[in-house]
Amino acid sequence: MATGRTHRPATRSRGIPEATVARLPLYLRALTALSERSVPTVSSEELAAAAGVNSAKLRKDFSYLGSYGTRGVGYDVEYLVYQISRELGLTQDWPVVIVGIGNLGAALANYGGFASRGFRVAALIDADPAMAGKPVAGMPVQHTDDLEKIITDNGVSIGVIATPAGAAQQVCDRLVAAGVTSILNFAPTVLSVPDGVDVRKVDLSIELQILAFHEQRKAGEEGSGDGTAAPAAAQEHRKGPDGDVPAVMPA
Amino acid sequence: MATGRTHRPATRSRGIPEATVARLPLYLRALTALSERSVPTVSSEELAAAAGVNSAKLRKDFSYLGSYGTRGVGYDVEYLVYQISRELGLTQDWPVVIVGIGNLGAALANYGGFASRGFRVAALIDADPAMAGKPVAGMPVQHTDDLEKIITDNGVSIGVIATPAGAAQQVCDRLVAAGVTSILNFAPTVLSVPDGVDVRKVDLSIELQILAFHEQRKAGEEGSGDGTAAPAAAQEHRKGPDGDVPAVMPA
DNA sequence: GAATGTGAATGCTTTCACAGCA
DNA sequence: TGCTGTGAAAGCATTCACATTC
Repeated sequence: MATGRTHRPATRSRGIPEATVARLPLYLRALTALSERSVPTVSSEELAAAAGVNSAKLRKDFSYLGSYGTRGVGYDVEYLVYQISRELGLTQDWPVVIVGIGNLGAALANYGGFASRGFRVAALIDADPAMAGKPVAGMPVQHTDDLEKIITDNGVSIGVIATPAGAAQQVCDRLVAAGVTSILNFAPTVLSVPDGVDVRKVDLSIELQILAFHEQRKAGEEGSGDGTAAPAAAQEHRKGPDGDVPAVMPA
Repeated sequence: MATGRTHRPATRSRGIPEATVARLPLYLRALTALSERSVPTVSSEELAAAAGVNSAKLRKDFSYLGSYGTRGVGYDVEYLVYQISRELGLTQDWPVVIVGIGNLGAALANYGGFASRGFRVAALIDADPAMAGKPVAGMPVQHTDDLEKIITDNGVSIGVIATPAGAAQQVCDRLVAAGVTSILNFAPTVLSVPDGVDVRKVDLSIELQILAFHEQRKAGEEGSGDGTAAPAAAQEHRKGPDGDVPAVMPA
């Protein structure tokens, strides 16, 4: 796979659509699974099914990255894994800090999905003095007082906020002041950040509310038209695994 | 997206855009906060700022629900809270089961955001016999063997999957077979479900990967043009709190 | 005067469908 | 022949800007 930047035709329209970026991790996961099974190549149709999107969308997405496939054959799994990883910036190491080590923070600290992609949990931080020193996920929790030093010493640019809503903005401000420029927010609050800082949020209750909306709709339409539950395992082409919604704000 | 279902007769053009639905919980949260501070009315401008969107979008969103505002004045907070809650189906009680009581499952069980919106955790289910009976969030964990009975007895239609990836599809199949028609999936897998079942997924590692993409972009553009980090606290109008991304698949 | 509600304009995303290449 | 890569068409979502209403 080409030394770093194979070709970069200079011209390639910098600027991959946000919707495409949001799907790259999906493709990457499916590809990694194939790679582990030593599958050498895959067609857009097969890969799309594994990722839960339709093949036209997938091909269009890949076309923004370059022409990495072979007509009549498909895509080379290893090569694609590398190209997507590079595009996402996962070929480098990203130290991350998690602030707020409650139930959720602990769950995140133990989450295996981080380490497996270029993320490394550099520190766990909590405001409760009683937590300080306690090991969580094999790592001692540090006190908020040292937040700035931790960020600086580890060159952290990505922070995860898992504190209660009330503390989130304050923590956010400190993270940003210390140099963090990307934040993943689990607290149910709208964070204010300066220009140049990205925030994505995950809100469990919002997801459930959206489900409730559709659920209610179903109940109300009982027996109207095509209703009947399908066989099961329709999989095929569902809508598209992404309604896309999260929040990316170039702030 | 629409499931097969043909037109939607009758009154108000049934069919609120998916993007709008995804923002209703945001508005609801902002409104609830205002309500708690006994604020009687709010303008689209103010509410939009509180929710992190721009006012034109908010007004357009509300226009899909009906004309609940007063020109020259704004919106009545209480009234809007009610209307949005009703639209989202939160005026009714939604029993929910959480399957997979590891770190994440426990965090979800303890999460306050559920109860405060019409959700009620009806049961916690885990496959580990050692967990059975153990109290989590003040509630005994039940064994997977009883999954079907629990679903049926409680009339559960929404299930949350917080198991390891390997167990997710199997759990999903059992939930669906038992009558669940909406699933919130935290396991990093694409779930196959029959038509009529909605799945939304939350993937922590995906969110981080999207942040890494933007982070990398920033680093690469250092000093290119406007680069320079902004003062901090620009807040004002960020992009829009929602890039929207989750996955709703009418499956 | 103030702020909503909404056609029209703009911009993105998805889907189609087929030319082009291995 | 088989499957990618991509213009063009279709579908959604966001933003504009202003007539309308209180």
